[in-house]
Amino acid sequence: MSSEKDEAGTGKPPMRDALVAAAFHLFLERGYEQTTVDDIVALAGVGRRSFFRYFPSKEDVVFPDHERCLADMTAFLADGSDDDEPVGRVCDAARLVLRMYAENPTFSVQRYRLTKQVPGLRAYELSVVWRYERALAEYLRRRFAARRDGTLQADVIAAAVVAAHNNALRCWLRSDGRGEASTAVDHALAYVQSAFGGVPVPPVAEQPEDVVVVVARRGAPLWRVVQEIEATLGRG
Amino acid sequence: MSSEKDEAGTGKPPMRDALVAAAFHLFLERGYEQTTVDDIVALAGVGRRSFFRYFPSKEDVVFPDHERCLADMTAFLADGSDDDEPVGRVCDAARLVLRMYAENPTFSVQRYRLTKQVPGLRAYELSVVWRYERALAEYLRRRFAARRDGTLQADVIAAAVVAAHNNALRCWLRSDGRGEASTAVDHALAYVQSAFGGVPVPPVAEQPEDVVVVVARRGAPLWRVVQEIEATLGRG
DNA sequence: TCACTCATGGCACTCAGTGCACAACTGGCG
DNA sequence: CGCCAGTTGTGCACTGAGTGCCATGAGTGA
Repeated sequence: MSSEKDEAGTGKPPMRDALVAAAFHLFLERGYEQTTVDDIVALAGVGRRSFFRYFPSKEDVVFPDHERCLADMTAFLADGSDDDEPVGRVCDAARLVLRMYAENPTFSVQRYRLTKQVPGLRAYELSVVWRYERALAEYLRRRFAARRDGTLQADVIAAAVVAAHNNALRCWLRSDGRGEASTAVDHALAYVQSAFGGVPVPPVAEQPEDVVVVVARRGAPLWRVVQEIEATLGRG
Repeated sequence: MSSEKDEAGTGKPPMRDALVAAAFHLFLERGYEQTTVDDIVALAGVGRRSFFRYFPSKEDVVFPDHERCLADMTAFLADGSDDDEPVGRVCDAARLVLRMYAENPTFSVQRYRLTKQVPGLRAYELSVVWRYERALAEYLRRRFAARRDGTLQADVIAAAVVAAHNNALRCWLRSDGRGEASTAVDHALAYVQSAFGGVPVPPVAEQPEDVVVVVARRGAPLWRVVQEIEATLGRG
């Protein structure tokens, strides 16, 4: 409730909410593509031109709060100190997105059903998710600046975190928002942290020593182990 | 002239190529958004209606070969046997995409510059990449069906593979297609495999007997280290 | 020659999105 | 009170993507 107040210069016009409500009413009733912007503004009782004053496109009305959430995430990542563990930090950042979804379960579920069956909305959602992923990756790139392959690791870990988050989120959305979303996300993110949070190459690469330790799993293809050793030994 | 026979519904009329050529000529000359479909068909000397017969949207003309590549990838994944290692298989599948880019370096670089500065094209590219990622994830889901958290691992690994591939690909594209693209991609994919390499459950502590630890002195000859690992892994 | 198919193209239409100008309301300021 | 900004909502005309429908013309087989 109190979270819907205005902030940072963005006033809270009731018109915006009215447009979102009218849009979703029609989208759920007759489908997204069968609803024109004229239909929405007619139901909301406002002029057509006003719609595009609040939403740059018809798709934006489906994701009215992602812009704010993205700003929250970037602020959260900018606030962190250099002491906290990078992978854990981006996992916490991902939890911010989950919280936004969990704040309005019914709305989130409705939107999920909508985006699932409208290709155009799925494409739009991808661009939204991509911006989250870029925010995480940029943060990790800064933190990994000293590492060899820092940007690669940053991109991969950011993608893995987003994928894990989305996997758990969609699982929760598919269950109509029942149950606790955070536990599934915690589990998913723990998997990512177990894969990247541990001790692969970075510690060795950061402080070269006389001894190289390689941990390999039984069954892992030999050539891949060799590749890793080659990279660790400095590649020549 | 040559064997331009239709295969699986994907015909190759010269008109399609003419439209792509005309489109890119104009896109590079005056920009994507400053070029209308009418401009393209006028330059190609064909009717406007024919454009949309070959390309469902204006954006599709920028990615004329991804549909075929996606089909190749799904076929490649469907062909594999149950013996090959799943993560290695999806890495090889990703290399198919790289090969498509590397086949036409100049075209790929031009398209990269275009998509980098046109938001609409970036969004479209995301939807393309998403379909590749889904193909990989679906394959891994099948292979991981028996695992606990199989779908989670499948989604995360697919995302990591795609991110690693794209990181290396973009690095190559930024260098104007100079150098060998495959080495950068191999290196990036090796990183992903080192994090996820064929292991059922990530936590190492649960199955310590499956882990092999090798300690080597820096400067030790590589072949000697490999010999040691080979022996320890039991003829990998 | 006829019938049939198929690729092409012309035409009109819907609808998203934009630029521009105008009206209504607001809050000073003389 | 009249005058003057600034903001917000609206109406209108326009561009351009994408679609449905139908005409045309070339090729093919009988």
